Amino acid sequence: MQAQKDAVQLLKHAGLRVTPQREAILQFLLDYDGHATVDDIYTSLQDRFPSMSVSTVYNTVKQLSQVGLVKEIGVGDGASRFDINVEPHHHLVCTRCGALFDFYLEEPIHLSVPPEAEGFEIEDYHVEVRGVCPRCKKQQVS
Amino acid sequence: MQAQKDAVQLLKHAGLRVTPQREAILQFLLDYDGHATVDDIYTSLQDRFPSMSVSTVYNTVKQLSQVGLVKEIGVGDGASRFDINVEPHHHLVCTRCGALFDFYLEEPIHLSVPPEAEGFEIEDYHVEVRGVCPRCKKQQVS
DNA sequence: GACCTAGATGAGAACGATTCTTAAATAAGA
DNA sequence: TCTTATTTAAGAATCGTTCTCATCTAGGTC
Ligand SMILES: [Mn+2]
Ligand SMILES: [Mn+2]
Ligand SMILES: [Zn+2]
Ligand SMILES: [Zn+2]
Repeated sequence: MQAQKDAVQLLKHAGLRVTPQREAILQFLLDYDGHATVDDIYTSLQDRFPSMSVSTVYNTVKQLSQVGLVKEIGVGDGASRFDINVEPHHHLVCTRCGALFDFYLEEPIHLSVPPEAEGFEIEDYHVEVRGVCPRCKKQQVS
Repeated sequence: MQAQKDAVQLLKHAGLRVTPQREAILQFLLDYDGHATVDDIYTSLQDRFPSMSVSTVYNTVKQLSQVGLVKEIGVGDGASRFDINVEPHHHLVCTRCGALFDFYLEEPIHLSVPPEAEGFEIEDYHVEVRGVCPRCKKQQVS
């Protein structure tokens, strides 16, 4: 009767087969405080799963995305990041080091679809705020 | 005394050397109605510059970005796109076909920087609205 | 518990976008 | 015209991701 989420239960409820690799990947994301890349996941699980293929990590995060257990975040260059926080939220991105911070909009954005896109069906939106994180500001050459 | 912008003048004012390739690339972006990829530029200029290298296109758009003549837009997967519209604006992205539409926010977003990111220096932000464009909606299997 | 099979895994090849390297060419100032 | 710092072209290299396919296994059935 544990309070925290259990990777196995989440997988079962999502209708995904429970494999040791999937359980470990999902558990890693549940425990990880941040926005992990495929490589973060892969290298972190090397000890426990020395033979796990990077393909398996890709396959798994794709499936987890499809069933809504994680959300993929692509911030321009570099690797995709995977967010266990699936509530609608947005990100501050450091243009120096790539660090990502969550933030929530105080009120939803108000936009009007332009005439050329009349009839565009909005699914969701993501605000990417770029700037310099506190850490990088300190290390500035000034 | 032409009213439209002249690629050569823009390059000079930006302090960039004027080469035929740069002029052609910038002019292409000025004329192009949309958000071109490196490949769009490259293939469109093949006739006039059969020997131009794709590296030259990459080099050029990078420099144009650095001096603020174009803006790079990365929408997750696939190739970066280059926008001659450098006014602050945002995009609707079709999740089916990748089409991009400009839009402008009626009022700037209101956000509060979370405590973990205290001191984050905001440079700019970009809203990416995902959904289905009118064209793709019509072609839907329903 | 043994059996079956759709689905998952692992290894590496393949791919597409981008960056890097280097020799040759050239823009632009003197 | 001369000079030199920049730019270009070509291809190799890199990086993230997808694909292929032989092998393995989770989980349902008897
Ligand atoms: Mn997040
Ligand atoms: Mn635009
Ligand atoms: Zn930073
Ligand atoms: Zn579309």
